[in-house]
Amino acid sequence: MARKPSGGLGRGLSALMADVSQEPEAAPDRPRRADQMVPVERIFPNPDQPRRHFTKERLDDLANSIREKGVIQPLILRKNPRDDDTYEIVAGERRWRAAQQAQLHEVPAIIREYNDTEALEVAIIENIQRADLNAIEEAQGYRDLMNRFGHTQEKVSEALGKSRSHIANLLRLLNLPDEVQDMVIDGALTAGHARALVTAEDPIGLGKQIAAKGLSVRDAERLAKGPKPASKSAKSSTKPEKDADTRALEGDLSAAMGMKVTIDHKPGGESGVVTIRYADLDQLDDICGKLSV
Amino acid sequence: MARKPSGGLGRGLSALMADVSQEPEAAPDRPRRADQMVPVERIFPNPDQPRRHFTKERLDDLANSIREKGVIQPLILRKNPRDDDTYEIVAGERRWRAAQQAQLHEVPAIIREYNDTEALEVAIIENIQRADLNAIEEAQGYRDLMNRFGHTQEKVSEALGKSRSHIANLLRLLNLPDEVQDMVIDGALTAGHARALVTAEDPIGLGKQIAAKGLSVRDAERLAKGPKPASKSAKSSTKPEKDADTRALEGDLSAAMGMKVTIDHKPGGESGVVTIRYADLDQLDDICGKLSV
DNA sequence: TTCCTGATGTTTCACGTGAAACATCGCCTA
DNA sequence: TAGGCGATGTTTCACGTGAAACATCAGGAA
Repeated sequence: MARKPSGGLGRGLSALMADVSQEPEAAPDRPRRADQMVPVERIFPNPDQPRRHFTKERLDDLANSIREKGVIQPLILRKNPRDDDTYEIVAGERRWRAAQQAQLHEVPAIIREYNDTEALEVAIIENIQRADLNAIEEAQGYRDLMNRFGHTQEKVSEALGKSRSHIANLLRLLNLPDEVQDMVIDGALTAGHARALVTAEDPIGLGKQIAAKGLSVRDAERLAKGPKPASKSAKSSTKPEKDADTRALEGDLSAAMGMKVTIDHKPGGESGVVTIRYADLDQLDDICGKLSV
Repeated sequence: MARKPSGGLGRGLSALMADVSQEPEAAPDRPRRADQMVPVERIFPNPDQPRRHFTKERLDDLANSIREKGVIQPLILRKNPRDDDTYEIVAGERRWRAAQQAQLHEVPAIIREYNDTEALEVAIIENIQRADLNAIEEAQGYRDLMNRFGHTQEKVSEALGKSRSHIANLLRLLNLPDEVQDMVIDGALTAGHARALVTAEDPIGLGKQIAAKGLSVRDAERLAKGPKPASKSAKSSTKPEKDADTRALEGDLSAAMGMKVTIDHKPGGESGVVTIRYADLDQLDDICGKLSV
């Protein structure tokens, strides 16, 4: 399944990164085509381009915006290898679709000469860089870069300027049931909440609970640790109940001293701590007197 | 100084906001001019446009990028009221400057018909929306919107989708000495660090200390509370040093008991706690025997 | 088979940001 | 002048994010 790095690794992820960044930079051996307006009907999506989740609402918004102001950011196109009169979308399919919906006749475009692998990588990278990407989409982008081009998490992290663990954590979100992933997509859960659920026993149930109650990520992490610890109170696991003998002894000593005396035995062993609270220096003298005998 | 809202408030901040957002929307009564390439020499900066801090490095970067790929995001221009053959920059002066540095002959532009106040507001808003804006620049934008058009913090916050206190907090940064503001601009301090210094007695000195030691915002907040608390160590304010007498007493009792005995006196009063650590049940019996006398 | 190393999986929480909560100011009206 | 209210000033910290630290896995070499 994974196509081994031909153009991908040969050119390096970071080089392709630069092609996509806000101000893509043409490689020296890649003559720059002048920006131009291209008729919409001469543009076609690349069949190999990663399928993206196009929310209808977002597409509508974008179409409305384009209807009023045109396409602000140009598409990145390459000549169609099979038809010199048409172009293939490398980046900007969403804009192209919205432009059609807005019934524009032409869109601004940058023409580049990419081979198949480069085009695919550029498309994926450009998609990852979108500001309005949700965590699932971002994770899918990382997965695509790794699965299709054999990049390691480390390589992707370096190219995109994120930590390797950040990449790993986002990827793990893709292990969640679709239902939970959808909650991330539509904003009911954040990436942090969802991440806590990756190793949980019932991610769907917990996800719904977290969303319904508006719990924080810390709460989610605690809930996700499992029903077993949750069925015991924190108190009972760290402070075992004092037995009756210890409590009686505390009472006797408190009475004898006229001060509050507590005995805190460490669980499992024989050691512990006796604590005496004094109210004034006379009482402290009293304690010292008795302990010095 | 503040020009009272004529077009500004009449049209509403949010309406102008939409003009600038990623996909600016033309008002119904404002016919949309087709996108076009405009010769650089026919474009002039608006003398009333807010002066922006153009880092040479950033301008170089942008010029290099433009040299390779052209201007990706079009300028927003309006016809020059005094010369029908030229245009005035409403938004995008930085791009225009970089394009000239890159020796481009023409740039992509959107032509709009704004009156003076609208043009100024659009320029400020567009500048605020820039992704690479530092906190000081952002604050300056808010201040401009308020001072030049009489908008309140509340109004600005609503239009930009931020809380009123966020607006206020950023504005307060502008009260800092230039030296501290510069540290924010060049990244030595974050907005949070700087904010903590607004009411500090020596913001410059503290700012340098925070930056040099890489302190967190919490640390900065604590430091900024004043030199009085800062001159005492945190330990001394919560755990006063035990005096020699107390330590000697602890030693005596520990020796007499054959267990670790500590005396923790509460500051300022006469009360406190005596703690005895026992290793086994025999020692516990020993303690009880002595305390029951 | 064991060991080593690169790669990946997982947990935990410090961080700066943004805003809630509170405090203060300034102006206008009764 | 006092009170009310809109506007602004200030403090504090909960939040989700991102990554450090640790754990585990997988594959290859000795």
